[in-house]
Amino acid sequence: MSQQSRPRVEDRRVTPSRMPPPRPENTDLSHTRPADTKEADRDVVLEVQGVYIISVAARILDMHPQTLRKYERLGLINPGRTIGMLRLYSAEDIRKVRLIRYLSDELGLNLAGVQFALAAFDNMSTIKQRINGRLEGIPAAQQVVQEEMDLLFDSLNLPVDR
Amino acid sequence: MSQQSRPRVEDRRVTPSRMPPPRPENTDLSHTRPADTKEADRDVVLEVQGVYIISVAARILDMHPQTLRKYERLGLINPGRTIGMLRLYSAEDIRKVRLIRYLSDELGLNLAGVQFALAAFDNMSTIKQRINGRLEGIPAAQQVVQEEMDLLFDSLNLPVDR
DNA sequence: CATTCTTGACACGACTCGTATCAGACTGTA
DNA sequence: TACAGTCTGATACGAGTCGTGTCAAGAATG
Repeated sequence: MSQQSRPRVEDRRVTPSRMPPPRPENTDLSHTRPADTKEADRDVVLEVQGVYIISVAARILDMHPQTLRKYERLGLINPGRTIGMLRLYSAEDIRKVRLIRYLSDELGLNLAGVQFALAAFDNMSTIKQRINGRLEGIPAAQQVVQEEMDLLFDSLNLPVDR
Repeated sequence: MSQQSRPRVEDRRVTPSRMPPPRPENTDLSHTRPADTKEADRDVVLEVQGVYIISVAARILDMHPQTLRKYERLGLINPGRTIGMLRLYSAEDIRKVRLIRYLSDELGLNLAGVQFALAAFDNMSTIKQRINGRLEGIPAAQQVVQEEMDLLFDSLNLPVDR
């Protein structure tokens, strides 16, 4: 029989730089504010705690700079930039790269899978917060949701970090 | 590592007993293959809706039987078995394979990513039900969770099916 | 000014994935 | 009982993916 040549994916070359699959991405529940920036004090924009250019970030992570650039090209991370366009990796960015590396190295996901997983995490976090907000007046219910959603996160076997 | 001397077994005609395939009886089936043959004769027992042997399932899905076997080996699917160890694919199995194919072909996940995604779906479904159960007495909260969890599922861009 | 960054392109080795093929075992019918 | 037909696991292979490395030419940094 042999129904060979099923149109394996590769005809979806839509973007010049070969993105994985065209991530639907219409689903962005996030305007999730990580709220990590300890605003106030500190001498301003440039010296915020831990911000590294790519060479330093690569050294910290023990990864190749090209790998970090590729991650960015694929939309997995989105480091800030100097006025002169140099990438600036925050502690949050570093953490995210570590998560990516875990998903890739330990769980064996390809980058499309990483993309999917990251989106799923974000959406889960968002939903959890939304539920919590909407259950403001029902602490008992909040408690339940809190517990169960934590369980859900645990079930994903993520490194303790993010 | 690929093209080494292939063992070219050309003359093992009469090698006797081979290890019989491992374990049976996982699934209690009192019926046999439904769609394989013309089936015009006997009014087939069982109200079991569609159960197909691998060749039929492969034809339905337009996929190679080996691909289905590989999916099973990786734990992505778990079709039932006849007493004689033949795989039996239910409608549910078929649906799951379609989901796998979507994740693979459309989203570009590799099989590790598919595994991860499937587990995540399962866990999300489970948690949703658990929450719902624990909020039995608080319909308002149930409603909230229902809505938000549906939103979460939607955000994953799955085909309408599963 | 010398460094170090930027982008883009291309190449490599190792790995993944769907599929092809094999020998042997099983099933149902003639 | 003999015989197709299809099953089984094992193995192989082409094509694709991924991280990494290197190159060039130019811009930003200090």
